[in-house]
Amino acid sequence: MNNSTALRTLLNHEVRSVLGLDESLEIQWTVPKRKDQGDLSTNIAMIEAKKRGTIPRDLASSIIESIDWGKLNVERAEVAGPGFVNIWIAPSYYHTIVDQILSEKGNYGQGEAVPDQKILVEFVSANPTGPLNVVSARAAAIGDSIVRILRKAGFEAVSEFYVNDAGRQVRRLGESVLARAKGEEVPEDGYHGEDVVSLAENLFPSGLNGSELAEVVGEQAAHLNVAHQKKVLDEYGVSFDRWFHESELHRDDTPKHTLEQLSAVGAVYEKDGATWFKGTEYGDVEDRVIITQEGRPTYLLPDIAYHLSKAERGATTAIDLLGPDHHDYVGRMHAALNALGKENFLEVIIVQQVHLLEGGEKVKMSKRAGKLVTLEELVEEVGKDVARYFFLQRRTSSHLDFDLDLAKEESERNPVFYVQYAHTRICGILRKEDCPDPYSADLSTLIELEEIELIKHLEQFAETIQRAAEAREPQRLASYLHDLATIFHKFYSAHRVIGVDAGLSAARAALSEASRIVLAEGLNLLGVSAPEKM
RNA sequence: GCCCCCGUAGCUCAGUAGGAUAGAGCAACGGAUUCCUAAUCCGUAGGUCGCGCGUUCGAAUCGCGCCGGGGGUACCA
Repeated sequence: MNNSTALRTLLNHEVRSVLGLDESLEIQWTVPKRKDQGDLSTNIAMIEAKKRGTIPRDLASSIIESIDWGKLNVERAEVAGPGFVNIWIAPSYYHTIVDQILSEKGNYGQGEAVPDQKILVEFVSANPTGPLNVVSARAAAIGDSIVRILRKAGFEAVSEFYVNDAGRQVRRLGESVLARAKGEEVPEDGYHGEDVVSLAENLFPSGLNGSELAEVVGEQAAHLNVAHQKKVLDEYGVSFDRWFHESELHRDDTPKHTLEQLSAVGAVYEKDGATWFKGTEYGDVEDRVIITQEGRPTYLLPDIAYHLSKAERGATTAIDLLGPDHHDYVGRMHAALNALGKENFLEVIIVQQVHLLEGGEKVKMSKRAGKLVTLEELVEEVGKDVARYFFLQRRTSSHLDFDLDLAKEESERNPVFYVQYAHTRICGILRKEDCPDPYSADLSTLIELEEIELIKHLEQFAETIQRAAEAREPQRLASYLHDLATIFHKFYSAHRVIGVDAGLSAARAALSEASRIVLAEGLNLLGVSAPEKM
């Protein structure tokens, strides 16, 4: 248990005994926005007063009068506003936070292991028919960061990329490649990108012999595409625990078993020569075809099979990050899982669109014409750190304007550098010859406003991780780190670490080192580097 | 038509387990560096949190109804 949690446990114990509450009732302690509202505040008196029909401020007063605050490290407690209980905590408590960070280092903020659960996060899962686009880039940054944050929060989490290597699009890819190899027009419903030209060149360096089959060529091309996607993602700092191929399902006839399971619960019927899933009985807006008139399964059936396989492989929760063009998919997959008794198994996060801006104008992209900005190009243009940070600053569900000009600018205008610079700055201090050893400092001299403010923010790290993990929202961590950088920069401007009294100097070096540890770990959770020099 | 997302400062957006006087970056203006990297800091200015009603001691946050913008609505994946 960390010191922050320990303090709250003690506070809660006292408050519960005063109010006669049992242990199951949550008591909220929040850090007020304003300094004159104390270091921590609780609204428990307002909530309990309502239940009891008493006056909130009176109840708050009785809480304050009944607790021996001194033994809790609380210097002052008062009633405020409509009935808040605000408390001021002694600096000595904050010093223990710095101690804790220095002893735990990168492990600081690690949540306790959550038992009996495993979260499988599936993201990107782009078709093997071409390069990764900017929405995939966004999904990759977010998905990878969610996995890292979940693990930090104590959850067991694994990442997975689903490769649709068995659908008709692979054949279409093969046809497109063959057309390019022959120097013919690519079919209307084929793939028109430049990448298909190089696929043709790679697969047929000395031309065609006329016996090539579109299916086979498609498989070969898809294989090359997947290998390339993997390489690009790797350079982007995103690796998957597993690349799950749709063909694996077909090899084991899994979709057939899934159909039998659906039949067994009475969720399918025949109509117009096709087999339908009764989505409407399980929450979807319409029924869906799962076997076509030609007897071919639609994508839905293997997808259901794939989601069942996630559960069979031990996942207790599946999180899917889907692109904006797939959101009508959500209802049918939930319905299918409901039908099979897997309610609440799947969580879907829609990764919204990305608009690239250059010179204030939207960069025109067209999939049909093969004019796409790829993940690879984006990383070449702006670098991995900038790309990932830009994606992680914003809510996943918001449309994102990605300002390429700002992203390319290596200046103070670029927010990524602001956070990285705080880390670099600390490294600069700690690297100095006359910098004292941060690990043997007496911290009791840390009493300045900017010092305590900094520690208070460091204290919030674990809670930020928990919230970001539970909400699946990495942007909360990005915001936190930006604030931490600001607070550190303020501390730096107000006080000197080196060149003051030796004891104080060591204490400030310790505080700087603690800040560095949290910045480095936080950036790591975003997949952004924490440079020692810039 | 139906479904999903968004609407907060001039621009891009945070803020959503309901909390007290709504924040940041950029853009504008004015300051700070004999000293640990000024990729920084301080200050000024900038708001009917799309609109209305409701729930609540308390709403940017929850509910309902509108308005505006974007996306999706295949026996493709």
